[in-house]
Amino acid sequence: MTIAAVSRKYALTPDTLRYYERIGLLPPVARTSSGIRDYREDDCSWIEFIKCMRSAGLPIDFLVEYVKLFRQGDETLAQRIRMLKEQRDILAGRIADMHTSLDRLDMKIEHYENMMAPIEHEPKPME
Amino acid sequence: MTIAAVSRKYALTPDTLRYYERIGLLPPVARTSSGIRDYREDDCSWIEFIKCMRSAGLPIDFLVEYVKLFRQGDETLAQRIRMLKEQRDILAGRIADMHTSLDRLDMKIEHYENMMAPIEHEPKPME
DNA sequence: GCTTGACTTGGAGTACACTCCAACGTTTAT
DNA sequence: ATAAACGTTGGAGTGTACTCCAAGTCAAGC
Repeated sequence: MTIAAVSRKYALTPDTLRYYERIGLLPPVARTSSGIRDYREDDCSWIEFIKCMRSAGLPIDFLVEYVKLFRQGDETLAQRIRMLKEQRDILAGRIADMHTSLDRLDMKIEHYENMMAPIEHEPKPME
Repeated sequence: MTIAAVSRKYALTPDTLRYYERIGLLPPVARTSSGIRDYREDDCSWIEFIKCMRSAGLPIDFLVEYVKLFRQGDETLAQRIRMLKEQRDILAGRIADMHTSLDRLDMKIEHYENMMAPIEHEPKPME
């Protein structure tokens, strides 16, 4: 799979894909004999995982470290679990905070709509 | 209330408070005769609201526009409601996405813990 | 065999959101 | 009344995460 194809598939620019690989956010991708990246299944799985985690706001440092440990093999498993759990809790906390903000936004909207009501009051049909 | 007091109260640096005011994320704050900011109740409400919305990831542009419209008075109410609803939906979507990521993280953790289990298996007392 | 278009690299540039600083004025405690 | 602490401004600097670019390589179609 060429970089262009992967780019389309995951809506990440080729520049971003190369950038991610450069900083170690993705493991090095296999190359053709002439040096062109040839993305495999595994690479795609990583990209999807990384994209998902990045969109959730997990820090790049963490993910770089995670990728590094993963590539070191099974003896890093316990450490990776600890790291994942830590990030899981942080993420859960952020979701909770965002929910608080959402509720507040909803309250504000409701409040404003009540203010509007007397003006744009269109009597609804009884049924 | 001085800028230092507000800074402590909301855990925003004085620099950030001045920056927010400069870009219009906060309405201009009243000053003493010698030009020193004197934050009032209203200012604090704004700061708290803005802090909450920023922490939820609402864009600064949006909030600047919102503050601007608010200061223009009631004739902008309908527009503000539309804007709030739009942001509400975007936020709800982001929360949903983050929940997907959270679930995925949980699955990964569970999967890894199952891999660990045979190794660190400590037989639990029957009760 | 030559153009066209996709790929490569290293490095520079950009956008966002602060964050820091110098140079100066004001307030407060001794 | 003077030092220390806090406030002001405009502007420069920082960190993050890309994003763009020049200069060059490579493969495919005509």
